[in-house]
This record gives sequence, C-alpha cells and structure tokens, in this order.
Amino acid sequence: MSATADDRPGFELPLLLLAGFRTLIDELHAELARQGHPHIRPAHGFALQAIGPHGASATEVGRRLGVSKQAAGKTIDRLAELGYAERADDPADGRRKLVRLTPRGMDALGRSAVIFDELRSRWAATLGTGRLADLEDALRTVTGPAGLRVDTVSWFTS
Amino acid sequence: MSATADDRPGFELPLLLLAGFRTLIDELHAELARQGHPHIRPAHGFALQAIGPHGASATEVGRRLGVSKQAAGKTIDRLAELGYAERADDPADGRRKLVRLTPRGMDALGRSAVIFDELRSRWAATLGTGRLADLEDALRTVTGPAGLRVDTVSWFTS
DNA sequence: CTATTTCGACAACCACGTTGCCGATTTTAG
DNA sequence: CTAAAATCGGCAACGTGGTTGTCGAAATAG
Repeated sequence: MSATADDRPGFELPLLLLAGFRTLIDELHAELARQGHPHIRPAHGFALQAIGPHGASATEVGRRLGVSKQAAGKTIDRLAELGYAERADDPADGRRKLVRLTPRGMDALGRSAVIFDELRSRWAATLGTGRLADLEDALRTVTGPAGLRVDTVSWFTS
Repeated sequence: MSATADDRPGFELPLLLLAGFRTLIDELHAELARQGHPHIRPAHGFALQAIGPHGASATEVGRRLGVSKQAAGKTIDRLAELGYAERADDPADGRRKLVRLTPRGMDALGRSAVIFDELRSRWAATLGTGRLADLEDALRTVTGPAGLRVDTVSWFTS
C-alpha cells in the first residue's frame, strides 16, 4: 500500500472545492437579493471589499484585486452606476479621486459579512464544528498564505 | 456557548475554497506547460472535458458547460486554433458537426488526469489520507450532487 | 525651476458570454 | 408524400471585464 493507496480520482478535488465556493457565493447573492440588493454580482462583492469602509484610490483598488488600474476603473464605474460607490476629489492630492462606498455600499458590505457568518454556521451545523474547522485548517495548510487573498477573481480567464 | 461559538469569520471559508481550487488549477497548468501544453488555459480544460474522448456536437458541449451553443462554438473555434479539437461532418445528420479531440487534445486530457492524481497525492501526503478524504466527503455533503458538475466555469460573471 | 513619477482617464483591442436571427436539415404531423 | 415544426450551427450585434499604450495633470525629487 503506497501513500497514495486511495481510489478517488484526483480530478474530483478541484470540482468539489469549486462547488463549495460556488454554493456559498450563490447563497450569499440569493440572500443579498432578498435583502434589497438584487443587482449585485460576485465580482462586485470583491470590489466592495477592496474599496473597504475607508475608501481607496482606483489604483489601490486595482492593486488589491490584482488587476490593472484601468480594469479597476471600469469596475468602479459599474459600482457607481449601481449606487454602491462614488468618486470624490481627494483634497490632499489633486490627481487622486477617492473612491468611497455609499451608504448602500456599506449596507451591502455589512450584510455580506453577516450572511457569510450565517452560512458558515449552517455548514458547521451540518458537518460539525470541529470538522469544518479542520477543513479550513487543511485548506490553509495546502494553500499557504495565499489562502485569504482576494485577487483571485478574474484569474480564471487570465 | 451556542452551536456557532466559533470565532472564525465566515468570509474566510469561500476564500479558502477558492484558493484551494486556484492552487490546484495553477499547478495543473504549470505542469501542463512543462509537458508541452503551454497555451492551454483553465477554461479550455473544462471544454476538453466536455467534448470528451468520444466527441460531441457543439450544442451538446454547450449543454454540458452550461453555456449557449454560440459560446460553445466560440470556445471550440479557439480549441481548433490551438490544435486541440476539430470539426467533422456528422454522416448521420447533415445539420450536426461532430467535434472531436485531436491526438493533441487527447494527450492534454490524459495528462491532466495524471497530474490531478499526482496533485491529490501530494495533498494526501501533506494532510494525511484520511483528512483529505474527510475534506472531500465534507464538501460532497454540503454541495450535494452539484459537487461534480462542470458547468461552473463562467457562472462567476453571470 | 526642472525632471521624474504617479494618478486617472481615453482609445483600441481581445476573450468570452449573451440574444436574435438565419439557412439548412431532420423530424413530425396530417 | 408533403407541409409544418423542431434542431443544428453559424452570423451579427452587443455587454462586461480584462489588457496595453498613451496622455495631461499634479505631486515629488533634484
């Protein structure tokens, strides 16, 4: 018996991880839609996170998301159209435009955090608290410090 | 202490799942590149899987990937350009064009399966065989039968 | 004061998704 | 057998989000 004496095919692992991610994100957005945010989409959530409660410059948002400043600018345009973000002149730097969340954007961000906690609790109830914690620990182990980065949104189409 | 007495914030869970997926897919494509397939990209791998060893019609590929037949047609165009797939007239149905993998496409598909097995073995060595199996079982539990679907590629930008 | 760097925007382009439409062909109904 | 309906694949137009290159304006280094 080798260390790999296991009949599970390797290709299932990525599919299960992706399905888990998708399940959470789908449920998040279904709940957000119920709570008054029907137009927000997964990529927008990551952008809201990148802007953060304190605001950021477009370049900074791009850096956090791992995309060019131009791409960040387009996403910010989109969020502004939807009423989640707004641009303001930076009084301290005439080149910068400070991107800030609107109250609606703050609301979406806060609700997302609450919903994610609820979803995790539901998983914990299904799997058992220790099992879920072990799943998280295991993923942290194999992904290393990259496990919590947010710049993973658009890498797929790289 | 409630059933959710756990200080881990819920938002980390999706990030860890995505990071795990990304880690595997990145390593797969790095290895594929080393083995003579430098131009293949994640979305192409899913499409190769959807075509399968026996070939399929463009409409069928679209159905398997959960996209329109036009989108499937474009992806097939791309795979044909790269030398991984080809179209042939279906002798039994004049409307259909049978999409088949070229030998190069078959090679990529076979190597992907081998590499995924190797990557899973590496995770098993790091985490322990039972722990990895439990991780997979846990994900199967929370995702249900959707856990192994392939139509999850482009849902993100939905 | 001048040179360099940085920021944000514009333009052009690519990848990949969508709908709507179409001709060709097969299938089904009468 | 023929006429109507359904299916297949491709074309066109468009949306979204990514890229690079360029540019003027503003901050910073010398």
